[in-house]
Amino acid sequence: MTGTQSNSFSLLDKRIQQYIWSEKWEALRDTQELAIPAILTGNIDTIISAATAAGKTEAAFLPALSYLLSVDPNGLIIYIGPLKALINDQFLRLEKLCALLEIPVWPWHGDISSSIKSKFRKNPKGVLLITPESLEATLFNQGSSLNGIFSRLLFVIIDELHIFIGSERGKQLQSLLHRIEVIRSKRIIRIGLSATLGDMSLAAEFMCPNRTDAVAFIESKNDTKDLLIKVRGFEEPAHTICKPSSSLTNIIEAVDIDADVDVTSKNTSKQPAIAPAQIATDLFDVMRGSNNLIFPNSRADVELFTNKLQELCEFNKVPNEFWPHHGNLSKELRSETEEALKQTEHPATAICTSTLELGIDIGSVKSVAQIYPPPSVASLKQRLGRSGRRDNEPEILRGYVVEKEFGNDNPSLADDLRLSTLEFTACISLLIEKWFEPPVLNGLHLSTLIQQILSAIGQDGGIYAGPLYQLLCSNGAPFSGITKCDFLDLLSNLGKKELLMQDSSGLLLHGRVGESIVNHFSFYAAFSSPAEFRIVAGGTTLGTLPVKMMLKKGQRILFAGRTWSVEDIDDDKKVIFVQRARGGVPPAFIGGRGRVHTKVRQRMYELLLSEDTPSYLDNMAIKFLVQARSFFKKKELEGAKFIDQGEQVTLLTWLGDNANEALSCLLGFHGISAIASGPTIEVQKRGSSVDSVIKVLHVISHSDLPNVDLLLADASNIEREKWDWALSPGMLRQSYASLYLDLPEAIDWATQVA
DNA sequence: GACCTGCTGCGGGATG
Repeated sequence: MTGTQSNSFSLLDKRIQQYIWSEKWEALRDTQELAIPAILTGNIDTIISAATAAGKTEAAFLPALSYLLSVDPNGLIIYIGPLKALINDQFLRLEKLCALLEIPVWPWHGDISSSIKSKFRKNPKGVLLITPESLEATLFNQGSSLNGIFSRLLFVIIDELHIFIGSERGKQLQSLLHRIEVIRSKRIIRIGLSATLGDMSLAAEFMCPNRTDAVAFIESKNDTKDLLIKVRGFEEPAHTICKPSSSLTNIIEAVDIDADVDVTSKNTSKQPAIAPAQIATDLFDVMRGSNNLIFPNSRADVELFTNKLQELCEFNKVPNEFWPHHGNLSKELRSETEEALKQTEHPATAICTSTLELGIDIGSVKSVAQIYPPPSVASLKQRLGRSGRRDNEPEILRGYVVEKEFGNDNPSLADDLRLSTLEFTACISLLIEKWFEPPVLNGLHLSTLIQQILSAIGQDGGIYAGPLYQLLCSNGAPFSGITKCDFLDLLSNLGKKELLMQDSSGLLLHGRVGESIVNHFSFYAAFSSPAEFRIVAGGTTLGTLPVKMMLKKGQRILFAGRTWSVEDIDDDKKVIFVQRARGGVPPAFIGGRGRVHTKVRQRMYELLLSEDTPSYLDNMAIKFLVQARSFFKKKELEGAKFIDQGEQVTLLTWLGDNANEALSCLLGFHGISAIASGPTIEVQKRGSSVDSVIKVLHVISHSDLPNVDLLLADASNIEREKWDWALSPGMLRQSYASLYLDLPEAIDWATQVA
């Protein structure tokens, strides 16, 4: 490469240019060309978006390091990554270049020894690679020396920006960045790296609230890949237990366990589902011989399919090629699977949850299987991005849907309308159009506000209410929607819960409960994890299991793809002792589905109206689609808003879960008992008629919006985030509503109908 | 309500 071919190249520090020559790069990537001049100005926030990891990190670091060398060789760049594994990867990538430039690189997360951390604190310069949680710990514990640590901070680089948008952890990150700027009394330039973002302005709003107009957007133009799709349908006989709608039944039946037989077959009228076995057989045939990822949607199903696929290998006397990967498996078992994927001598396929959806390097993957509809279009896109990573290789998606055979028993509307097939097809058609769910930016995340209050008190050794409000809730601060009145209400509630106390001058300090919370390292994470049992076999920990159901000695469970029998349970130490056994049921993970977006539901409806048959459906899947359409036609459901079913009325809204839940709340507020159910709302008539429901919808569409306190007055079980338990009932309702209720969409529907 | 992510600094004692 020469300077004449690339203007951007010549702008870089000479030593970095030499490094690029010595690495024999043929050319800078398009994102790098564009990012270099923007970042080198040293005063523009930048978002770099490209599909794969190809060169995004370099697009940020080459100019950032050049800038550092020219402006302040003792300056500091902070890189924030969501995963420890990612920080380790980036450390290896940066080490060589930075050694050449004589710039130190500091990896910093929970597994890094404290001697490295204290060395950095003594000489805070170079590149710091850190997690949000470790950054939180630094702010909390190093209050008096923070000015020194951040005094020469030049850039903050945020990797996998899209992972943070719209979550508790993202709110925490915004707050940390804001607190650092307050310490420095100056703007810190932010650089975000991300997979393709649907709406760049939302990402900018997240990364730089209140100063979005100055953000430079850099999007790769080389992101298009060929996409091959096949969706296979499987029909579950009427007399068997059908996934996924009956997963809860499975779990409840799995509780009674003294018998030796597989408990799911104890019920004489129901046989275990046969579709999973058929799907496993198909996967065994098409996946063997190459590297692939298989995504069922739950940890229980990861165990189920791993078990079936490993049995098939055994039965056919071939070496095992199938490995499980999910968040409850121990680090050792997970890295075993990761190693199997990375090595190139033997083919390997992982059956996994979203653990392998994130950006850890697992080598190249030929195809991705999705069993049952994906949780969202965004997650389907992310999963698919793991295949075809080499140039000229297509992305390959193999989908599997299961529908119940029409039998004698009363089928539900969901069965008749073949909702699984419709939802999966809708997701694929939106994926092809490059649409995916936008992140929700308006969540209040008041749970995280509590954490940040406790952390700010720790940082300063106590703080008065006024400056605290100024820090966290004023204009441009991360919780700027909170009024002074709400804030005081929150503080007084935190006092009642003994999270806070005030000294005689009014200074806010940690209360008795607050003290014990902040003194445990679990304080630093903004999100919570459920209590879990360790599973131990012969002295080796296999992993952890969130046990919410009763467990008994002698029970069989599936874990890490194998069957175990429970030998002993230590409730105090939270340990389950097991040994190998044969036959078993999936572990009792409780689960439903994620939340479906309105756009997906409307595409499902459009699919019912259309007569096109997508070419990627196999004959069985086409049969499901034809059945759904003929039922839709026979029942004259086009344009229908209500189905009168005797005791209840079904409202056919075809809206997303947030809108349906909001409409249910509104109906409840007006005295009508309603519950959101998939694309519909079930209304109990209780003697009234469809007309009276329409009247209420009319009232809803013509009234002012009732406040959230009244709407959620009867709602229980709405605590979702880590410190939600410490919110007053009113603030808890506000926080919940901001995340899970779409009132405008609900009212819009009521207006159309009434 | 799918799934996932993450987590201190110190002081004492042993060792080189």
